Amino acid sequence: MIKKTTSTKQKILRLGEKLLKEKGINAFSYHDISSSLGVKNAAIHYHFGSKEDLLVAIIEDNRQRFEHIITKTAGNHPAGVWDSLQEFINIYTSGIENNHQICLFGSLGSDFFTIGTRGQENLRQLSEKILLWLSEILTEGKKQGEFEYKGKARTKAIMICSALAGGLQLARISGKKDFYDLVDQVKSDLKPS
Amino acid sequence: MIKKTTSTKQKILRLGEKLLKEKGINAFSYHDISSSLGVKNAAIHYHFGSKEDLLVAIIEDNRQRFEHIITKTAGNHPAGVWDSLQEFINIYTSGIENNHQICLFGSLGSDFFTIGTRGQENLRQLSEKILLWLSEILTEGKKQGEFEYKGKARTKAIMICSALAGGLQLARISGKKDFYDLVDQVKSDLKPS
DNA sequence: TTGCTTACTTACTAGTAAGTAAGTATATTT
DNA sequence: AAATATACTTACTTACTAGTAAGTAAGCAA
Repeated sequence: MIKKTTSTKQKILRLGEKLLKEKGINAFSYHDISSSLGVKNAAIHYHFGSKEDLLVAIIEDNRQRFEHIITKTAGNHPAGVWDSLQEFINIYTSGIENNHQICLFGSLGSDFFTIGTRGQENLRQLSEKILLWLSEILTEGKKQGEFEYKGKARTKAIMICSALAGGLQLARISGKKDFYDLVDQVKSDLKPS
Repeated sequence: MIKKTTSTKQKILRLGEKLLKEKGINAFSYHDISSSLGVKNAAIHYHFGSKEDLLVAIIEDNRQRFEHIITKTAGNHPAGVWDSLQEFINIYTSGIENNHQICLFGSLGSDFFTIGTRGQENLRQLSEKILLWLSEILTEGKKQGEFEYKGKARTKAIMICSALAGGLQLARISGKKDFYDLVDQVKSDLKPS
């Protein structure tokens, strides 16, 4: 136990991410963060020079957590492609259970042309990383006879990512149940017949 | 030829929709519209009392265009389930080719908790209408042996809608090609083996 | 103990947001 | 010809936006 208190910087980062995934980058303000944390606007600027700096830090934070999942599943990955897929899906289901939060791609995909080039570039890199990882799992799963699907692994990966991202958004409109049905369908579509 | 000039109201509506699908409801302002059309902010308020009024009108306009597609395909629908599906997909592909516009559900799903209750309710009604129509086509296509899929028609409809909505957003990040691959995959997944 | 760094606050700026009240030119109705 | 309605503009308000400059208290380092 090195640290028991969360630093203000960490709190800003966490709250920023929460607001990003709940309301979108253009619908929350520095004031929303500062008033909620009991600090002043300038404190945010001290840690994150601009809103884009905060955004880039949030994306980077997500990237690190994704990297952690990769590492965690990397060892047993040839033996547990279903587990790896489930770990990935859990990112989305934990979002919906946490105040209907959508994923980074859903949130920033919508606002893509309103964020700066650094945010866009970081997001692009993260998307490639995720798509590559998912493709590898799909390829591996097919080889093992655990997964069955038509077409290229990358295309199937895009399909799954898009369905999950879009599903979270649709679920806000039409209800959570639709999202859970979608997840079941995604998995069932992968099962060998 | 009854009308040859587009009214200011129509122009506001069209531009509002364009901005909504390009930047999101919270990233465009009345000034963006008024300056582009060469009118004043108050002219927008004259036609649409509030931003939510404008949003509701945009949703309503989309609903009418969807209704038109339904009517158009209704006649030959038992005979052309693939055509009906393609008409639906065309809504999305025309969006991506028109300045990377995303769909209404993608845009407003992200910003759902920042729009008023009237916008939310109208969107909900439209989503149910679309999901129902798509479910019917999927059921009909399966009966005819034109489509093959696992699970319930509604779940498959949710899957397709989510994949297309999310796909448009992902395509902004990772490129158009990914979206066209996705569309091919959606269609290929429906083909009987 | 002097000096430097960290983590802020106070007080402010310039710009932008949606929205409104009152006025006006033009067209339509009575 | 007078009254009314339509489609705006002018001029403004209130509230909020990200961002900054300057100051400060506490802790650590030489």
